[in-house]
Amino acid sequence: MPERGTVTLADVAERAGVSLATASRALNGSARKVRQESLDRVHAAARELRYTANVQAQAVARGTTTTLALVVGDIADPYFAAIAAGAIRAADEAGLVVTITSTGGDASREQDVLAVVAGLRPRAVVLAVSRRLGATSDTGAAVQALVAGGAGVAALVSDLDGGSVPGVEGLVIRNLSGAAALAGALVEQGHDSFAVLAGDPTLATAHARYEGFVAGLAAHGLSVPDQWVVPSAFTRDGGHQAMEALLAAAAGGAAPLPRCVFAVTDLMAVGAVAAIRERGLVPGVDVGVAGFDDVRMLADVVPALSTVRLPLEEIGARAVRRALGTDAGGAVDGEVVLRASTAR
Amino acid sequence: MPERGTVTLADVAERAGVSLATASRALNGSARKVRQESLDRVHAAARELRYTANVQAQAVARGTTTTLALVVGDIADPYFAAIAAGAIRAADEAGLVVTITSTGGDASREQDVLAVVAGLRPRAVVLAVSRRLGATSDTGAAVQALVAGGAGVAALVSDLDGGSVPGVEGLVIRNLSGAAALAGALVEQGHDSFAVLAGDPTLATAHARYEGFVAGLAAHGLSVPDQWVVPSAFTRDGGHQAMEALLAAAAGGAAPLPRCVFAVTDLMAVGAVAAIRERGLVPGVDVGVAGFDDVRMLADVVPALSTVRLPLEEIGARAVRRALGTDAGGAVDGEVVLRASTAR
DNA sequence: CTGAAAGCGCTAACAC
DNA sequence: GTGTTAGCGCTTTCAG
Repeated sequence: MPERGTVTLADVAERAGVSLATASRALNGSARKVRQESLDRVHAAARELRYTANVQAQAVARGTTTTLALVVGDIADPYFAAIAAGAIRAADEAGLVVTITSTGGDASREQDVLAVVAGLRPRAVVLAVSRRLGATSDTGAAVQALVAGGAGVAALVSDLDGGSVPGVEGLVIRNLSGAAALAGALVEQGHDSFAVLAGDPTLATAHARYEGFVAGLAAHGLSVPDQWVVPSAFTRDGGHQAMEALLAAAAGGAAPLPRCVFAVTDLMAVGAVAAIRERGLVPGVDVGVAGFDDVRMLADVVPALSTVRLPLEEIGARAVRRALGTDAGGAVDGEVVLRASTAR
Repeated sequence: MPERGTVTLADVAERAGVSLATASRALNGSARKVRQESLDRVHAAARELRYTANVQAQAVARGTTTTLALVVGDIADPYFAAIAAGAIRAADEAGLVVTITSTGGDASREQDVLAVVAGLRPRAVVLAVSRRLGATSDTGAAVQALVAGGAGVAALVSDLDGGSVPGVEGLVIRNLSGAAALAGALVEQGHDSFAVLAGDPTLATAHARYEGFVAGLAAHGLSVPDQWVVPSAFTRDGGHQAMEALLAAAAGGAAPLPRCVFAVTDLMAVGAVAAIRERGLVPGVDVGVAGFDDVRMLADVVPALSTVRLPLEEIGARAVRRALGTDAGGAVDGEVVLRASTAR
C-alpha cells in the first residue's frame, strides 16, 4: 500500500500501540530494554508501513551524523576514482554514507567545498586532494573548524610533505621513496640518461615524486640536467605536451634525447607514449617511459608501463579508517613494477 | 579563535544582538525582510564565530534536504566515474550535495542501498546502475517509496528497455540504435563477418547493444552465427576471456575467426585486444575490434578503438537535471567513431 | 520495561 | 522589520 507523504516514527508507534519512545528504542536505541512482544509489534508495524528512519532527524537529535565526507580533486580521474571506491567500501562497513565533493583541482574552490562539508557536520572527512605546496593556511583554518566540530579528519600526504595540520591524521604515501626505488631499478636495468616529466611542481605529490626520482638517481651517481626536467599540467595532456617539447628539442638538434623518461603519473606517461609514437619513434625501444600509480585501467596500454604500484583502493579504505580512528597508522609504500615500456 | 564544540545560530544571534529568527532570516531565509544594519551585524557575527549552518537541522525544519543521491554500480569503473563527475557538477550548480552509494553490481545489495538512500530523504536520486532484465519488482517498490517521499527520481535506461517505473524519469541512452549504426559503419568499411562479445546478457545495457548490433547487421543482410555470440562478465577480463574462447576455437580448427569483433564495452574491447595480441595476432589487422562508450581513459590504447561515443559527463549532468525536473527530456545518442582498431 | 516530556538546531507562521 | 513561539522527526533523560 503506497503511503502518501512520508511515514514517521509516530505512525509506527501508533500502529504498534506503543509510545514514541518505545518505538524508537525498538528500532534503533540501545537494545535489550524492550520486551520481546513490543519489539515484534514495532518491527511489524515498521515493515508494514515501510518505515525508514529519517537520518537527518536522527542526526540533530543525536548530535552526530552518519556522514563521511570525501573531498577529491576530480572523481573522473582514475586515481581518485579508485580511492573513492575503497573509501565507499570502508565507509559502508562502518555504517556511514559517503558524500563526495570535488574541488576540480581549484584551490579557491577548496574553501567553498570545505564550507559545504562543514555544514554537513560529518562524522569524518577524508581529504584526497592534490595538496599544494605552501598551502594557504585558509584551508588549514577551514579544516580546523571541522576538527573543532568533532569530525575525524584524515588527509593523504606525501612523505616529503612538510607541516602536518594539527588534528588531522596524515596517511603518508611514500611517493618520495617509491620514485627513488623506481629510479634505482631503472638504472640497474641499464638506463643511464633520464628526463623527468615533472607535472605541476607546486603539487606536493608531483614534487615528491620528482625529488625522489632525482635522489634515487643521485644514489647511483646520475643526475637529470635542467633542460630535461619539464613541468606541465598534471594530466594526460600535460604529459603529452611535455614529451613533445622534449622531442621537439631533440629533433631541432638542441639536445639529445634521453634514454628514459619518468612521468610522475601513469596518465602523463600514457600521454608521453602517444607523443613518442606520433614522432614515429617506438616507445620502450627508442625511448623508455615509466609512470607512477599503476592505475588498473591502463593495464593494457602498449607497451605495458613500468611504474610504481600504489594500492589505491586500500589507500581509500585506510584513509577512512584513519579518520574514524580505527586504523593504527603506518605509511603506504609503492611497489616498483618493471614492464615493457622500459625494457629497451 | 578556535571555538570549542560547534557554533549554533543562537550563538550568532546573541552576538549580533538580534533574535534567533532575525539571524535565521539574515543568513538564509527569504531575503528583503531584514534591515541592512541587522543584516550586517548578523553576517559579521557569523563570520567572527565561523558559523556554518547545520544542514541536517535545516533539513528537518524545512522538511526538505539538499541531498542528491547517486546510485552507481562501481565508482571505480570509468563509465560510472565519468557519469558521477557530470552529476556532481550539475548537483553543485543546483546547490545540492551528492551522496554516492555503490551497489557493486550486486542486485541483492541494491535493496539495502535503496533503503539507506531512502533514509537520506534526498531531494533527488539518480539511478545509474546496470539494470537487470526482468528486474525484481522489489527494487521497483523501493523506488516507489522514494518517489512517494517526494524525491525526484531519474534513471538511466536503454532504448530497448521495457516498462518504465512509474514516477521515475528515464533518461534513455540509445544503445540499440548506436550499436546498429556502428554495425552499419563497419559493414560499409568493408567488414563482412562478425562476432559479438556480448557481456552479461541479463544486463539491459549489454543486451540492447547486442540486439542493436545484430539488427544493424541484418539491415545489411548479415548475421552473427550463434557460436560467435559469446557472453561473459561485463568487464575487461570478461572481454578477454570471451575473445580467448573465440581464438581457441579458431586455433582448434573448430571455426574460422571473424574479421571483426564487437565488444559491448570499451573495457571489454581492451581485454579482447590483449587476448588477440597474446595469440600473436595483430589487433586491427588480423581481426578488427570495436567497442562502445569511448571512455576517455582509453583514448591512447593501440590500436585506437572504433567505438560509439557516449557523452558520459553530460549524461550524468542531464540525469541530475531530469531528477530535479529542470531538463526537458530527449534521448541521448551515441556517435560512431571509426578508428584504427577496425581499419583492417 | 515503558511513557511523558524536554530538547537537538533551525524554520516558519503569527503577532507586535 | 523583528521577536515569540510552535513545530520538524527523533533521541533521551527522568519518572513511573
